[in-house]
Amino acid sequence: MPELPEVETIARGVHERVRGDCIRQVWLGTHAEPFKTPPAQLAEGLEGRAILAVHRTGKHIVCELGPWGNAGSNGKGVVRQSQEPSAQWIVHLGMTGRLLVTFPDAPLAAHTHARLSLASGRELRFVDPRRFGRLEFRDLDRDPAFSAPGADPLHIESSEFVALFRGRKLTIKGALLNQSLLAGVGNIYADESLFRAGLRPRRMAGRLTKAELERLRKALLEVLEHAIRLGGSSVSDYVDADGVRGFFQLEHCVYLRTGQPCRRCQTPIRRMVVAGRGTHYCPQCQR
DNA sequence: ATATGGCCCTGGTTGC
DNA sequence: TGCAACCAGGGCCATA
Repeated sequence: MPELPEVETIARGVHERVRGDCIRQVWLGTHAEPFKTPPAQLAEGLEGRAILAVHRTGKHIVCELGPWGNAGSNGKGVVRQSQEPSAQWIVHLGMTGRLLVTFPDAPLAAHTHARLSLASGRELRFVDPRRFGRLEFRDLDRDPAFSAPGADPLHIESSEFVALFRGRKLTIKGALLNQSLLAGVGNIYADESLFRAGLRPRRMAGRLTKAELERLRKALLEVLEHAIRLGGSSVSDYVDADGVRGFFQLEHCVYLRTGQPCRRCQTPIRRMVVAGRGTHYCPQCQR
């Protein structure tokens, strides 16, 4: 499932490949997933826009789009990059979503819901078998720019991190997964950061000491940065914008390692359900 | 206000 | 061996 490191990897890849390109034509399948934006409005909004930049916010990919109508184009669809965005295309990959940069004659994957043909001759494709992904269009003349409700775990400061969990009557695992507290942490990195911090997933968030929370913040930061360096975790069918798998799944200490020996103490990894999610931990290392 | 559980989906796994 | 039932899981929404 794409979480912060996977979404960051995809956003960077898409940014490098399509920045300055222009959206010529939009095709949406019968299952085009509207995330507040109906398909017709989505297609109309995207067509003719320049792609100024692509970046990540939480688990969302945000495409900053230039003014409608090729303004600033040099005729090859290449656009000046200093323009202020006039619109945004927001992509959430859900569980199984992919955002791919391909050539038009590349084989069409099953469950391709959107194809954006670009002025450069390439295509941006949104593929999502399970259809938990969402696409949204925002016209910045009318709509507010997209922002995540939660803090970014890569940049949050120590005191701010500690304050997030104060008085919370839910498990630390549940708190980590709550996107309105921290934006971008999903099941893999919740489990992996709790292992690295030595904390049981069922501990109550509001009862953790300052020192424990500081350990957790550092563990989370380290695990996310490490995963980004390795191109994310490919556990189900995650691939980057070029269709290439990540390598961080090889570094997992607990996630999907039920019954296997802990890398630190050899105790078999256990699985339980916390906050409605499969949760993996070492009964020896995590207290 | 805050926390919990059901729901949406399909593909992979499990069980007979 | 083949098929069907089961289940994962992010975010949204209704409910407590």
